[in-house]
Amino acid sequence: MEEKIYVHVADDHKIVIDGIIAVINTDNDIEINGYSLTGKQDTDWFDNKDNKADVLILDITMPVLDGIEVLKYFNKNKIDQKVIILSSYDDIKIVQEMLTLGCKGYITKNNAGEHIVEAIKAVANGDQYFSDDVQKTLLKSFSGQKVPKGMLPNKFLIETLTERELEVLKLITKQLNTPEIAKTLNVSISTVETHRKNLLKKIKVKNSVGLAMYAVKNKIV
Amino acid sequence: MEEKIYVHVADDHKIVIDGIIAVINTDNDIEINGYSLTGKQDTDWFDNKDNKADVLILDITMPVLDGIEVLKYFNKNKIDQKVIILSSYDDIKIVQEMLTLGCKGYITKNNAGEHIVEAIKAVANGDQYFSDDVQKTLLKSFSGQKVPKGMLPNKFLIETLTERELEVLKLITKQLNTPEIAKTLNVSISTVETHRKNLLKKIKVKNSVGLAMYAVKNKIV
DNA sequence: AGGTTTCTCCCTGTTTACAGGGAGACGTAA
DNA sequence: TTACGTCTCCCTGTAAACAGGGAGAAACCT
Repeated sequence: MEEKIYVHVADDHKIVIDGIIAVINTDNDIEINGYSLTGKQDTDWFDNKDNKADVLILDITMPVLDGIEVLKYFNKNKIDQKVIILSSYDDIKIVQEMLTLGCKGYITKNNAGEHIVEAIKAVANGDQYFSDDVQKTLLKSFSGQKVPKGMLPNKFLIETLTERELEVLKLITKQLNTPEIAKTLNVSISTVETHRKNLLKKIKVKNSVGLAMYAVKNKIV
Repeated sequence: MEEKIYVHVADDHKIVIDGIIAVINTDNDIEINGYSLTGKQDTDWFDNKDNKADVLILDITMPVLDGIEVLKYFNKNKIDQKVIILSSYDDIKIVQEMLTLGCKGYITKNNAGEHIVEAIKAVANGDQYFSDDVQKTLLKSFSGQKVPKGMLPNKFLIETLTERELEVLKLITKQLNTPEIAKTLNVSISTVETHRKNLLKKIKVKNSVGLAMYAVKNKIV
């Protein structure tokens, strides 16, 4: 271990960043070379070609640009950045979405302290790393299913929502009804009803309340 | 400043606790004398008469017993504990509920790092402390209203929900419709519709989605 | 004893949501 | 070119939500 591992941290809560720094400083192989408080700050940081990090610790819930968008940004711009998601949630859908988007590790804030150092080392070394609770969540979702080839399925188990559907979903959570949404998006009521129908099918919920709860759970709002 | 200030921390995310400890350790007047990862752990800790803290840093979102329940526990058992809420949210309703329940300070995780030390010292000294964003939120809610006597109103600005209304609200968030709720509660559809109507009025939202969002925001579900 | 709250139930309506189907226009990837 | 996905719009219905009102029974506080 002669080479240092450089780590960038993105989390909207400064206190969390302070915690990560405090934990990481106990290890001599790893060094923090900056942090970001929003997803936008983060992508801006990586936009600068002088800035490089072996591993990015990334929170999902952030203002301006959330973790999902940051990963999408990396994919879109063909940036091969190793990312460890640090999240409060080990919801299977979120974990799988993150994996699909190419993150190399996923640890929850609950037991981040103990494992964050080994997670960083594993991912920097080209391996994957998932904290115990996340592993359990993943295994649970696999039980009864055919085991994927490599280690994890490179496919959404949830159907992905289109941009338009996401827009409609967001407006639903704002308590707009179908006519109001139609007016806002400048489309016909029929169109909005179609989107709503497709949302109900994809997300597998009964009604708009289910859609709203899904949106909250998945940090869409 | 000859006397040390002893602080207890309750947050379900160990990494947040690590962060707080890291920040507080920079100050010689304050000392952490323990932490809890759930509300239950926290009340258990204070149940032991050997355990005392000048200030409790309390997260709202915790499993087993959340911050609200912890404050209620203190009130019920006539424990005069100084509490600073450390929350991700500066929603006016939550802030006011916490104040009503007797917390002495409220800071958000966004700018906790810079202000947590002064918050602790202020509260330990018998003062109140609110971070800038929380102050703004409070002021905004007061504008246009008569200014309260002391500094803050000792009354809910939201109408309280009855037990039955809470039950209905919870079932709504579970995506049950009115007939299903009626069956579940063994009352007529008319009754459930009345409850729903009263909920919409009290909470001042347009539809069931609004009710669900309110329930989430206020940790009812 | 009178007032208040809560829970219960009913009435009359209008509006919206939900269910299921089809179908054309466009762009993109195989 | 074909096939697929996305977005758009329409049709026919039924079920549910929303809006506004009244009203009785029981429990509680003063």
